[in-house]
Amino acid sequence: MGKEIGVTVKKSEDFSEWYTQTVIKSELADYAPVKGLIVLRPDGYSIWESIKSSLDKKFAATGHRNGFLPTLIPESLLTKEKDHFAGFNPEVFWVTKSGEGELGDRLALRPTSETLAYTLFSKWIRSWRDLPLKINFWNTALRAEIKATKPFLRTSEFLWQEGHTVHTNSEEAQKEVTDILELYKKTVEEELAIPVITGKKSEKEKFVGAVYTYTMESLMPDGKALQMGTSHFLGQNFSKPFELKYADKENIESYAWQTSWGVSWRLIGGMIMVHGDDKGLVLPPRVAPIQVVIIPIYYSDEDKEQIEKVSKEIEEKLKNAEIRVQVDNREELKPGFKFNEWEMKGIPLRIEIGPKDLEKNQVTFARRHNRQKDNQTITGLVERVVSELDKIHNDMFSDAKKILEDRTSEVNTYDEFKSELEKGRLIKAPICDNPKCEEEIKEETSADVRVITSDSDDTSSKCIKCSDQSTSRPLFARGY
RNA sequence: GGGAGCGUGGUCUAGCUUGGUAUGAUUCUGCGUUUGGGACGCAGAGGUCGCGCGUUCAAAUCUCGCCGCUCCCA
Repeated sequence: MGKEIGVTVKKSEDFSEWYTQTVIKSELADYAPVKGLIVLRPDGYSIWESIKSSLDKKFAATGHRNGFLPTLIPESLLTKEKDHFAGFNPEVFWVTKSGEGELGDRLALRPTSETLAYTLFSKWIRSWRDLPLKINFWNTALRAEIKATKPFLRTSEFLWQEGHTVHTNSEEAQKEVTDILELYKKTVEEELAIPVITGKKSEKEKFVGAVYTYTMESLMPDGKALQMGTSHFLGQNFSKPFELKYADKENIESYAWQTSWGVSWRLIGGMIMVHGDDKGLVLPPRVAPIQVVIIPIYYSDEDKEQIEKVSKEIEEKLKNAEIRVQVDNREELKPGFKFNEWEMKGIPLRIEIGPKDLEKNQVTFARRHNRQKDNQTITGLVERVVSELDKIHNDMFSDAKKILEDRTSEVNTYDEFKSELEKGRLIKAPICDNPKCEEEIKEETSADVRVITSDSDDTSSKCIKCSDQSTSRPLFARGY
């Protein structure tokens, strides 16, 4: 019976089922009554808040400020930039009525805010002194997902942030694009312990309306790549249709240069997939809603009193050190049940305190990520918890990084490419600049160019598809 | 549901009755002078007059239709 409470499938055997069970049973999220929508429960939202707060600090430090935009966008605005609209149109939700009355202009539920934000920006910007303008919005976006939906990875409404900046010149805007990408990479690696590969998207995969798109990608255990964040150079593609002009020092009106960028709660999905195991979630310590759980173990009332007292003391000390800690003193449950439950919920560090421990003035540490247990003296415990949590983070990151590196292949022929792809690997392969080759590869193998890294120039090989001279050696994979 | 009013540079506006190169202020850019509680001078930039059809040699101005916004009454 106990087995049914936890995750009932192995991560390596039925990854998709494992993922869904882990999300739902660990109580991060639940399905909403509408298809394709999910509800974030407190543990899930807490992780999002950690990510948000880490990003907010970095955004503020680099001169960005937060604002808020409404959810409804008039059709006339959404259609102003043609490529952009054509790209999003298939998945836009439309509001056509208020009560029983028909609306004059249909209103879109924001699939993304470029068109609305830039209409406002053009009002706010008059002169070069108003630039750069750097604004970020924390909100949700709505995109009707036709394909199979999956919590955090593909849902019709998702939490995200979208940053939008306006600059007087192209160089400054392009620097913003790469600065933000670095900021994202740092956040994902340092908070979520997920290693990522950064670089450009191909012409085919870039953001609709952008000049180019930078991305950070990671490889998931099922061999699919996950796009974890994007940063777009918009050039003047939006400033022209939206009349986003400013008077320069010579009083000449010029179109501004723009960027936009975003990460979503997809990051949580990536975190679950990369770190989780057969027992469920494994949370990176810096975003874990509870970092340390204390389990008192006792048989007699005498022990109980003593152990609860010590547990409480340790909890207090850890709290004072700003560690998110909780004593699980539920009396109706045995320790073994609690171990399993907290393991499924992915709490990074468990401290067990029993009578045998107390005799030796020690406690037991049980680490979630590698299941290792050892004894620690109570003296100096706080310091050791702090450094242990750091060590867990570092271990999780380096383990994940090693896996990512081990699962990257380099090939030179299409046959090798296909066989490596079946093994679920990230593949570096030469390709020419004819977009048809990329398209045909995608049609035949459903793998696409995930990221073109900065060291990917290669003009001395043959394209795996057409055998013409290659132009680069990007990373391919099937994607989410 | 009924009624009234208004759409003119980024903003506020004049012009419409009586059709003829769109007014002023502010904002914005540059230079100079100023600088301890919202400065000043000079030079410059900025407008498909909400949209469309019509009348006319000519439409911001006249006719009609549409769109948007505001207010009042229920």
